[in-house]
Amino acid sequence: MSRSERLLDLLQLLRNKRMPITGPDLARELGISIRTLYRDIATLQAQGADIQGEPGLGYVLRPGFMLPPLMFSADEIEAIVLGSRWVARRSADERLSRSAEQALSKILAVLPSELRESAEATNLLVAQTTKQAEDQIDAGVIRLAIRNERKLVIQYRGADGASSERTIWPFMIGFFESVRVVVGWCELREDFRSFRIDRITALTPTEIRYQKRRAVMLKAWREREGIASR
Amino acid sequence: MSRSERLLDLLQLLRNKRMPITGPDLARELGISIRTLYRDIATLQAQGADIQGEPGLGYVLRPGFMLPPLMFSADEIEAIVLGSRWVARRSADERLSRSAEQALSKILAVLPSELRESAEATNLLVAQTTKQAEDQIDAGVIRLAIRNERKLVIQYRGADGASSERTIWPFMIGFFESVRVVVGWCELREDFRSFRIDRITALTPTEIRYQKRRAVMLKAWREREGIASR
DNA sequence: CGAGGCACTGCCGGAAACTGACAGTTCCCG
DNA sequence: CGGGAACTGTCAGTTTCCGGCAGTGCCTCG
Repeated sequence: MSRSERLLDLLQLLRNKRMPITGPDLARELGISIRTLYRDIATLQAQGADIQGEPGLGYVLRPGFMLPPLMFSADEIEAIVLGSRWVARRSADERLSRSAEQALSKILAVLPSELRESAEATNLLVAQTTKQAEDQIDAGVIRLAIRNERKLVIQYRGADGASSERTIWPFMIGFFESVRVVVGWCELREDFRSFRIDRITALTPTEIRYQKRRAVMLKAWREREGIASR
Repeated sequence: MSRSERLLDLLQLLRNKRMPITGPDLARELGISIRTLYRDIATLQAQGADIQGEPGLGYVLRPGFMLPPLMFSADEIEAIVLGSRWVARRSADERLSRSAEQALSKILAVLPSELRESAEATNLLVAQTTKQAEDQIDAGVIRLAIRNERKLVIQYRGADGASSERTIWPFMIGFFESVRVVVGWCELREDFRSFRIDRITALTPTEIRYQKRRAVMLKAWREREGIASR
């Protein structure tokens, strides 16, 4: 096995563990000596991986992912840049918007000048979404709950103005027309429901993990709604 | 210089040349032997680079670009995926739409399963754009003209229904509300003009390069319109 | 048509890098 | 305070890399 492949394997190992994992353990799994492991970790850190080691504990990889070298055509790059621009500007989720900008600048930074110009020529004139309803809650909290498969308690104001409290199992955030909605299982109705994010007036994250896997719920929901998987 | 850096340098060299460049020349520029150059090219090809060599001529890199290993946070990945989904589904430009899908599948292919699920959880429910006016021309032609800084002759139907022929210097494609427009210098009006792509009834690309640099026109237009550079 | 240039491959010896083992230091935890 | 773990330096042994050489097939140009 070549060195570069081994480095990717090391990343994979670190990513799959939430708890810190010790150097000797990693070395054993990879079939290399401890000394070499330390060198490999140093190499990864030099390449930008955010690996932290603490004596007595082990190594942890801060959330993130390293994309291996990828080949894109000019059109593909332009599509990615255009999409990221749209997210950066259009998304009302402040965190997601900032992430899009960061991703964009990382990509632009490594683009040759010729392609960078080309990418900048496909710009966005998206209307500044003034008419878009302001969210009263932090959509990032919802995204976090989805990622960790946690239940969520929300205050929701229906179309008729009546307010209700619901516990939902969120598994997806989507855009419908220009309104963002969170889709989840509603414990009150015992059915799938969509909630417009701009109508959620309060939000309480919980530590309660919901029972089904997110992917399973997504699949069931898609089948019921008759939505193609892409 | 490490081997991986050298491989990137090699790509850079190939990208900047339009004409085929011979192996000995490349080897000299990189400061390596011919034998090693052949090995490096074989490595790049194995990694997916579309390099073609012909005896008597030299090497050419088919249009494309290799992104070096990049570190993205989970949020950044999600932003990119979301944006690409939007382009794939929303864009009326068939070529761009397909490129977005291809880029998406390339990215998803290398994502660890955990992140892939997470990325799929942020889906798009974009309305299927039924009301979006059908373009009568191939927007890809416009994009190509922009990339190559070529003049374009268009038949344009104004809001009043009157048709006119214009020669424009296109430098940007944008989205305004949900209508795509091409922005360029209009030779007829001697001023910047925006043209809704769904109102362009005919399109003739030319080989005539327009005089100003695209970036310069973009800058001038932005200043006049008072649009921030992002 | 022949000569020369070039892409491409296999082989080999020397150079460079990688690897593992050992020793030693610092820090955290029980 | 002892043990475990993160680190660093050093040094042989091994692997990989690199340049040179020889050879084949293709193309272009004179």
